[in-house]
Amino acid sequence: MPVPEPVPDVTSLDLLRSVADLGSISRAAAVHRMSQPAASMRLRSLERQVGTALLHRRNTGARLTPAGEAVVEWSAPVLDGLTSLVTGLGTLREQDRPTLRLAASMTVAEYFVPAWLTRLRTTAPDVVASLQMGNSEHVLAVMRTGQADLGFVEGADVPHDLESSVVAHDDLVIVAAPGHPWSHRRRPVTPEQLSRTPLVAREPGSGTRAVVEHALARHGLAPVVGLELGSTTAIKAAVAAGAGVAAIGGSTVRGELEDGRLVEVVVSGLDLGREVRAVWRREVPLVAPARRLLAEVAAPVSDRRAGAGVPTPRRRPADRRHAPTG
Amino acid sequence: MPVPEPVPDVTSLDLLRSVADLGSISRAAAVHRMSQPAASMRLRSLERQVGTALLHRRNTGARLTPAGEAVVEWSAPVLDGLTSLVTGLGTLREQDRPTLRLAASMTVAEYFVPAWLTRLRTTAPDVVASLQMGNSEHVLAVMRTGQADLGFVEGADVPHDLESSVVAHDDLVIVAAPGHPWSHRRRPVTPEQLSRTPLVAREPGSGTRAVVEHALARHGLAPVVGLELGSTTAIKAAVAAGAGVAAIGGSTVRGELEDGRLVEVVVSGLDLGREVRAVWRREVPLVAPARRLLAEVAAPVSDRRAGAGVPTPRRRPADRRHAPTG
DNA sequence: TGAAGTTCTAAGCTCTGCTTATGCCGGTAC
DNA sequence: GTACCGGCATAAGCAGAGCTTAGAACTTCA
Repeated sequence: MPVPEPVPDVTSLDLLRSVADLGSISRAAAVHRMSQPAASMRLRSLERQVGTALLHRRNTGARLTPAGEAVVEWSAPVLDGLTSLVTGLGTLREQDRPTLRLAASMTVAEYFVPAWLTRLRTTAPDVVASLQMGNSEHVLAVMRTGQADLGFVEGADVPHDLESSVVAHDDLVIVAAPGHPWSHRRRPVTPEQLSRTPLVAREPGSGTRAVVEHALARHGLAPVVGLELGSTTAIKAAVAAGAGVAAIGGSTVRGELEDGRLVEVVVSGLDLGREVRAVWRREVPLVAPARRLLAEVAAPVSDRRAGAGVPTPRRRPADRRHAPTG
Repeated sequence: MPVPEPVPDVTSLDLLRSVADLGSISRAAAVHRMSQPAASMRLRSLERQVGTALLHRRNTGARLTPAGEAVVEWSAPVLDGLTSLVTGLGTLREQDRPTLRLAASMTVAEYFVPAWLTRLRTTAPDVVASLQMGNSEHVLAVMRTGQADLGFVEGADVPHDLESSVVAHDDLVIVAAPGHPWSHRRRPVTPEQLSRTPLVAREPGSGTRAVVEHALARHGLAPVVGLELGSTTAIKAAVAAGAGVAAIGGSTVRGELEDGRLVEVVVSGLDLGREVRAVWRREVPLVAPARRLLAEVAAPVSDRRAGAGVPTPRRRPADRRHAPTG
C-alpha cells in the first residue's frame, strides 16, 4: 500500500523546518544551497498543496503559523528517518577507504545499525562506515578473518575466540493480523496453544526461529511451522494478510504495531528474550571509531531507550506483563 | 540542519517497497499508477544512487537483494511517518463536510493526533477529519459551543460540564544539550538545583510551564526562567544550541533523545507527570466516528505503547492531576 | 535619510521524468 | 519442439517542474 496521495515533497518539508529554526526564508535557502526565490517558491507551493498558510511572512523574516508548527513537527519523524536512511545507504556503497568496517546480521543491520551510526555521526562526523550483511555465521567468519572491525549478531552463542558485549535487547513478540481470533483475546495465550498453531517463520537455522524453539522446549513443546519465508518483510506481509501468527523481533514490527497493521499476542510464561551482541577479535585492539561506536551504543542517552536507537521492549524480570488492563 | 545529501526520492523508496510486497516491477508500477518503464527507470536510478543492486531482476519478476531488503526496512519509518503526515495534512485543509471534527491543544495535535488518525484509518478508511488547534481554553470553548465533536487537552483540569477520559500520558522530561554539564552527571539532579538553574520555557500560561511550577512548588521551590520562546521547536533548538535546560513533553523530544541531539537529565523526586485527556459534551451523544476514535485510542494495540502512537514515558503510580489550566 | 535586511515577481532556460512503442528473454502449455 | 505469455529493458519525443539571475517594494535600524 503506497503512501496516500498527494505526497508532499520532503525537500520542502526540510526547508520549512530550516525556516522554523533560522527564522527567515533566505537564511534557510542559504543553508540548503538554493537561491532565495527557489525556496520561496517551494514554500508557497507547499502551502498551496496543504491549503493553509504555514508562514507569517514579514519583512523582518518569517515565522510559523500554528499550522506550520504542526507540519514541522509532523515532518520530524520523516526527516529524521530519512537521515538514518541516508546514513545507512552510505554504508552500502563500496567505499574506497572506509574508516570503520562493520558486519551485522540482517536484523541488526536493518533495525539497529542506522540509528547507531546516526548517533555516532553527531560525535564523530568524519567516520566513513561500511556495512556487510549476512547471517550470524557469516558475521563471525568475517570477524575472524579481520575483514571487519566490529560485528553485531543477535541471540547467538558467541564463540570463545571472540570478545563480545551485549549492546541491546530485541525480544521476540508474537504477532497476528488485527482480524485474527487471538487479536481479541483478553487472557494470554498459553505456550501449549501456541505450539499447536502453525507459525509463519523463517527457514530453519534462523536465529529468530531458534529462540522460539528453545522457549517452547522449556515447556516440553515444539513449534509447528506452517509457512516458511525468506525475509522479515515477507513474514510481516503474510501475517498482515491473515496467513497466521509469527514470532518476530520486537524492533522489526514497531511500526506495524503502532498503526495497527499487526497486533501483539501475549503469551504467558514464555521467555522470548533475545540479546544483540557486539563482537570483535580478542587479539587485535579495536580501532578508534569502533571503540567510539561501542561506547555510544553501550551508554544509552536515555534510560528508556535501553541502548538502542529503536525502542526495545524493556528488560523484564522473568514474566512479561499480561494483557492491557483496559 | 538539513537532511544530508544525496536525499533519495521517497516515491522511489515507496515503489521499492511495493516491488518487495508484490514481487514484480510491473505490478508495483500498476499500484502506483505509473507505466512499467517509469517504475523501471526510477528503480534503476535509485540503484545507481545507492551504488548497489537492490533487485534481482528475472523474467519471472523481481526479488530483493539483501541490500534491497535493508533499504526497504530503512525506508519503513520514513514512509510510515509520511503516511501520518499526509493524514495530518488532510485535517488542515478546510473540508467541505468533515465527518469528524477534532480540536486539540498544540502538543496533542502535533504529537498524538496524526498517529491516532492513521490507526483509525485502518478500521474506518472513509472518515474525513478536520483538526482545530489552539490552547486548552480554546479547545474547551470550541467543545462547549459544539464546533467540534471531540477535543483533546493535556494536563488541564477539565470543567465539570464536559465529559473526559484519560487517553495517554505525556510526562515532562528535563533536557539539556549533549555538552551541558548536567548531561554527564552520574547522580540525579536535585529539585533544588533545578530551581536554581535558568530554564528555557514557554510563556507564562503554558500548561507545560505550569506542571514544572507545581512540581517544584511541592518542594517549596520555584523555577527561574532564563529565556521565553513561543514554540516547542524554538525551545528544542535553543536547548540543543546550548542555551540551557528545559522541561518539555517527553513525546516531543523523542527523536532528539534517540539520536543524541538532546540528553535527558534525571531529577530526583520530582513529579513531572502529565495526562492527555479526551473531552466531549456531556449532553450531546458522541457521533459514530468520534466513538470509534475514542475506542481505538483507549484500547492500545500494544501495552507498551500506552495508548499512543508515540512512545510515552511509562506510567507512574504517583498522584497527578495537579496541572492547572494554562 | 541612507543602508541593509527581508520578501515577492518576472523571464528564460535546463533537465528531469513521463508516456508510448518496441525488442529481448525465459518459462510454460500444448 | 513450437508458440504463447508475462516480465523487464531500451528508445524517442514531449511536457512540465524547478532553478537562476535581475529587479522592485517594503521595514527596521543607525
